[in-house]
Amino acid sequence: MRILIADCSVDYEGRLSAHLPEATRLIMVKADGCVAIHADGGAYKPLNWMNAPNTLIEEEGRWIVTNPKGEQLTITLHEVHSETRHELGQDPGLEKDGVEAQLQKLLAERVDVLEEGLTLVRREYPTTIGPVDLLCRSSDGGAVAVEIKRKGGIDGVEQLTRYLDFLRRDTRFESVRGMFVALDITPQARALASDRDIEWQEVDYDELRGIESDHLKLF
Amino acid sequence: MRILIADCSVDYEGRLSAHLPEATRLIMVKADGCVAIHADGGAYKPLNWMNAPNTLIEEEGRWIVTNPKGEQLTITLHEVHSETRHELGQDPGLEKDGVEAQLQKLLAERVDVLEEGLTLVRREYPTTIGPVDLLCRSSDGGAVAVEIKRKGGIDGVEQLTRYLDFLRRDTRFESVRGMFVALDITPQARALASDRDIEWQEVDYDELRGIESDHLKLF
DNA sequence: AGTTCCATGTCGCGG
DNA sequence: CCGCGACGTGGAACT
Repeated sequence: MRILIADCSVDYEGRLSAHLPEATRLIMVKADGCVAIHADGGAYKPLNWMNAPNTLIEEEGRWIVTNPKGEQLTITLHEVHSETRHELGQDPGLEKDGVEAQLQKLLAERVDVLEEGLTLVRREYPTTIGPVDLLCRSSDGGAVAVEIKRKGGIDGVEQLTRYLDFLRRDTRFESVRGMFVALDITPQARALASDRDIEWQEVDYDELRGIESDHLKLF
Repeated sequence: MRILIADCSVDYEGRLSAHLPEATRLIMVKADGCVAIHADGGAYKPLNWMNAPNTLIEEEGRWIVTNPKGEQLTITLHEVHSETRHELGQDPGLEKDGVEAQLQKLLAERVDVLEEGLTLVRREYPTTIGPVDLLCRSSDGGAVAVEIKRKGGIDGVEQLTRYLDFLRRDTRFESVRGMFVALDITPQARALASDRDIEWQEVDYDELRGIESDHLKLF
């Protein structure tokens, strides 16, 4: 990601025509090429923007952003106050609706629901390519990486496979099993998981919540 | 404006529950107090945000943003890579020409697109209950009142009907036809218009823009 | 303040 | 790729 603080004026020609007079603003260029121009207020919506995909041509004191639909954003840079670049990497993404996060939380508290004798090592165990939802230890001492999804599709199995690749290179672990857990798992995902010796398991959300509240009542 | 680049995890509790696992992200705090958390891709919309007004409490390694509606955003800062502040000042704001206004303008310049031989009398022709978008004259000399909408619904037909009532009481007009024009017209609006002998017509915005630019090229 | 409608809406899902 | 609906829609105009 690239961040500029600059005095600039902006023109947009596309679905409508718009113009921004000269002022100091923040210009954000993301890794996917999208551009956003922010003022120091007014919620999260930028004053002007161009979504990916688009091409950015940098001339002296002028940026021209064009997209395949023929929309064009022209940024005239009068003075650049600062310019920085940062490597952010891929984002694991938002867990929405609370369902996935809630599910992860519930299961983290009761991993033995998934397998007798299973204990939690860490939630969101970090790897170089992102955090594993749950890292556990089975009763025989082996590690178990658990990937949790609301809807279990092929992509989830692929994700868990990548984590397993990395975890298995870590010499601290004797062995690492993979477990794919979701409210619903598609037949394709089941087949792929089985083929890769990844266990899969469907869980019932209401039942889990019930187990949790029973658990709370007991103690 | 304050810009942080940091490894963080985020929890939002409010209109829904959402969670962001740990990753490197940009955190933007604007002068009005609104907060936005951006990944390095995915258009201009942040992963998570809190609009002004809200209060920001900074603890060690944890920010808690609360708004009067009781929504809460918790940012756990695992590692801050960079933090900068910039004075941007007040923004003069965006000058734009919106779609509906643009549509009216385009059609005003080329009313013959709607009907052969049609000529413009006036844009925003005033009546006691409000201005008619376009008042035109057809090749046979009769008046034509045009109502333009982006999305043509029943309410638009009702509006045009009221204008026609008033225009038809005006003795200066022999006769007044009504024409309802929109990018899309709902089936209900079409039926109502037809029932009241109001012509309706869907127009294509891009095509109109095309006609306009062709027109400009010719002269 | 509540309501309705527009938006360079954005975004995700299904066909 | 495209149509359709939901959105923490946001925002403005109007009642």
